[in-house]
Amino acid sequence: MGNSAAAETSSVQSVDRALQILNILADKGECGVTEIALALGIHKSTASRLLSELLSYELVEQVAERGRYRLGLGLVRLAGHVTASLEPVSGSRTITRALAAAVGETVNISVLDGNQVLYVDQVTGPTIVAMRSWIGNRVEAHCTSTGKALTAWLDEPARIAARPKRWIQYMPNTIMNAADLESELAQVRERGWALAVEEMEPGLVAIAAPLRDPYGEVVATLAVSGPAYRITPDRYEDIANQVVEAARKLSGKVEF
Amino acid sequence: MGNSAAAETSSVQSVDRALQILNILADKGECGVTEIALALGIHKSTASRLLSELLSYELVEQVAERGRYRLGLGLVRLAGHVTASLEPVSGSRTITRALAAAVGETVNISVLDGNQVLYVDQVTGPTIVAMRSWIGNRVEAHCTSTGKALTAWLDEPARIAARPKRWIQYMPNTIMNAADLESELAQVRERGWALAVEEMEPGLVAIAAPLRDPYGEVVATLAVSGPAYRITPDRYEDIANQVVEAARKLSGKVEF
DNA sequence: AGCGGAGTTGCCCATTGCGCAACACTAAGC
DNA sequence: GCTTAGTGTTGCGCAATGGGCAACTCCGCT
Repeated sequence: MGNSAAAETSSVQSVDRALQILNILADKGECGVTEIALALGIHKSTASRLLSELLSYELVEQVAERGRYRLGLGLVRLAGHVTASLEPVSGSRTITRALAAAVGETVNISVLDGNQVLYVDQVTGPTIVAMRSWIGNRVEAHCTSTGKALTAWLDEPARIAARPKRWIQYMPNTIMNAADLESELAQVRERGWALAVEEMEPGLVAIAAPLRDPYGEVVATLAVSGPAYRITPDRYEDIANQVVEAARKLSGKVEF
Repeated sequence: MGNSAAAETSSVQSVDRALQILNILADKGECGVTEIALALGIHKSTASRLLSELLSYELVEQVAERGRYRLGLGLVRLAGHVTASLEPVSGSRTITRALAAAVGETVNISVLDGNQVLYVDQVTGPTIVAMRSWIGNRVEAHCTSTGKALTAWLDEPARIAARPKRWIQYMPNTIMNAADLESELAQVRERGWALAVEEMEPGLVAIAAPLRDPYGEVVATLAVSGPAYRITPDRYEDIANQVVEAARKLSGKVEF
C-alpha cells in the first residue's frame, strides 16, 4: 500500500521512496513529514531523512522552520536544462521566430503526455527577447489544436487512450464525444494540420502541425495561437500553410 | 573527490548520489553510465541502478537503447507544479494580466538565484491564453532590470556576491564595472524601479519593480519588457508607475 | 572474426538505511 | 501559565538493502 508500480521493480528502494515523495508533493502541494510517512508506509524518521536529502538539493523546501514541505526551485533549475537540451540545433530557433514574426502571433512546441499536451517551447509574438521559455503546464489533448495534431496519427488503441476520462464542456464548441473527435482527427490527417476555434477558452484560436522524427513518427507539434479577432477564418489557410512549412523544416532538426 | 558538500552531511547516501547524477546531467547535457560512475567515484553497476531508478520516474531518459542518458520530461512536469504553487492567490493573476493589457507588453516575475535572474512566471502581451508559463532559464543580474531590482536593496556583501564573475560586454550599453553598477543601483533605490535599455540584447527594454514579503524584503520582481521601438523613453515613467503600482498590489499576495 | 568497451544483471557480503525511542518544539485547551 | 497532544528531529543498533564483483550481452571498430 502506498507503493508505486515502479517500487515493484525498484532496485534502489530509498531513491524510489525519495522520488515518490516528489510525486506526493506534486499532487498535494504541501505536506507534513508524518503525512508523507503515512502515504508511503514508512516511519516518520525515514521520511524526515529523505526530505532532508531532497532539501539539500532544493528539490523541496520547507514552508516554515520545522514545518510542512513543498516542491522547490531546484526542480525549476533542472527543468530549465531539459528545455535547453530540447532546443533544436543551431539556427532552428530562427524558424520558430520567423514564423512568429510572419504570422504576428505566439508560436509553441508541445509533446503528448498521456492524454494531455505538455508545452515545451514558446516564442511570443513579434519580440526580440531571446529568453527561452517553456511551459510545464498541460491541457487536455482533445480540445486543442496541438492535442489533435499529436494524436491524429496515433494508432486506434493509442488514440483511445488519449481521450479524456470525462468529456467536459469547456466551451460551446468543445468536442463532447468520441465519434465527433474521430471525425475531427480524420480531417486533421487529411489536411495535415489541426485547428481549434474557441474549444478550450473564449476567443482562442490555434493552428498546429506535427513535427516528425526521421522515422515519420509524430513526436511533437508546432502551433500558432492567438485571439479570434486577429486569427479570422480567412487567415486559417494561410497561417496553416506557414505552420506546415515551418514544421517541415523543423522535423529534420528536432529530436526528443 | 566527486562528492558534493551535501554528501558530507548526507544522511541518505544513495539518494544523494542519485541527485548528484541529475546535476551532472544538467552540467554535461548527456552522459554515459561509465562517465557518471567515474564522476561520482562509484562502480558502473551502481550508477546503472541509480539511473534505472531515475528512468522509471522519467527524471532521466536514454538517448538510445543501452545508450547515453540525459535529463527527462518528468522534471518538466514536476517543475510545472512548482510554478503552479508559486501562482499568487485567487485574483492576483488578474493583476499581471491587467498590467500586460494596459501596457501592451510582456510581463514576468523573477527571483534571484545566486548572481542570476530566474524567471518563474510570465504573461505575454494582450492574450487570452490562460496557460501558465514559467522560465527555467536565467540571465545575469547586473544587466537586466529585474536583476537590478532584485539586488538594489541587498546589503553590500550580498550585492557584491551578486556581481558577475566576469564583466562581459553584451552590448555597448552594458554596465562594465562595479562603480557604475553601484551608481545604477543607487538610482534604482531612489526611484523605486529599475530600467535596462539594450544592455543584454539589441532593442530590448525592460522596467522592473520589487515584490516584497510582509517584512519588506525583496523576494521577487515584477517586470515589463518589450522592444525599444515600442517602449520609447517618453513611456518609461508611465510604464514604471504602472509596474510599481501592480507590484505594490502583488507584494501582499506573493509568497516564495 | 576478434577485440575492446559500454551497459546490464545475478549474487553475496558489508555497509548503510531504517525503525525505535527519546527529545525539542509548538499549538491548543483549560 | 500549565498541561497535553502532536509534529519534526536525531542518536543508536540491527537487519535489510545497496553496491562491488564477475560475468554476461551488445555494439562499433579493425
